Amino acid sequence: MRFSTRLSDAVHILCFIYLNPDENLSSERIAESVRTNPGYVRQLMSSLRKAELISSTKGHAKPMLAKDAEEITLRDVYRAIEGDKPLLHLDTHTNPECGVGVNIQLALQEYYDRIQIAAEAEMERITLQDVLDGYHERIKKDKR
Amino acid sequence: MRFSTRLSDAVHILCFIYLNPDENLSSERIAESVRTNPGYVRQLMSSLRKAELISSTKGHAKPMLAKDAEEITLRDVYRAIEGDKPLLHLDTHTNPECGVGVNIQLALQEYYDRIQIAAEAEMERITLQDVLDGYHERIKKDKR
DNA sequence: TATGCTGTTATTATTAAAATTACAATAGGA
DNA sequence: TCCTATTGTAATTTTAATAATAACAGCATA
Repeated sequence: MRFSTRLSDAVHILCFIYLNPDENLSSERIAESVRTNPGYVRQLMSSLRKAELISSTKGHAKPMLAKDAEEITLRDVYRAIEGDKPLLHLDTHTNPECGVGVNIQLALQEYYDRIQIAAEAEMERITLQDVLDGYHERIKKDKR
Repeated sequence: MRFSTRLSDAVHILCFIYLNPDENLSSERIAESVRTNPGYVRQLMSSLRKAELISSTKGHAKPMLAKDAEEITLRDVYRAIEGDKPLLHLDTHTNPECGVGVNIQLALQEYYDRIQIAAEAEMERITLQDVLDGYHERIKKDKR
């Protein structure tokens, strides 16, 4: 596979919705900004809707954030998009005849969980508003 | 792609070397435990050697840890294997005509860096010895 | 010297991600 | 009501990173 940019694309979509509250926001229009196709955008939006981060209705090109930007954390988005998929993956395909391999992987799980928790804790400290603030700072700098 | 299990396999190799200090440890033998092929094992070992986590010599099937197990952290292994590859990836392929996309991704970078630092900080707290301890605990439990 | 192994590179296969396609169903306007 | 634009969803295809495989020069040891 190629490495996933789904979280990045989902954040992009959320920001784009926030930044364009009035305009006609079709998946086609969003897809142009992300430079992808409308189907992919709708798939991500479907996940975001199920996680109640946005609301949208069939046939109506007016998606909206379902919460304030301060209330949406990167962890919310990560979970919405990736579900339980972790950042690091065990090799669960080691030789079962060799107890060493299996037990090392099982031992590793415990530590991977810690790393996941640390990463998600940091994600939880970052809100969509933070990303938007960073975005606005950049826009300002660009103009100078 | 499939998702990477390289870090897990590298830890497996390190533990396997630690646990079998006397035996003839060919890449073939290690590969059997990981249930993979010797070439892949040698590639990972090549990265570990370059990072000075193990020592090994051409033609001689006696790889050794180059440091104490307490001195090798998960972060060391991660860096040895993955280099600068981060856990989360920006979408660097957004529409350049749309400043929104580009700037959102650039803003995200700053926050992804934070998450990476948090994850690596936790990795740094975990040593090969910790994993080995977890492994030994499991072995004990299995026997009961 | 002969054998077995390493270190390295090149090539192929596998598979998750992303792209693409298709279509029933809904919203809103003419 | 009919028409157009769009959504929501699923199915299929393409792309590309990972892992598997193959090949071989060069070193270690018997």
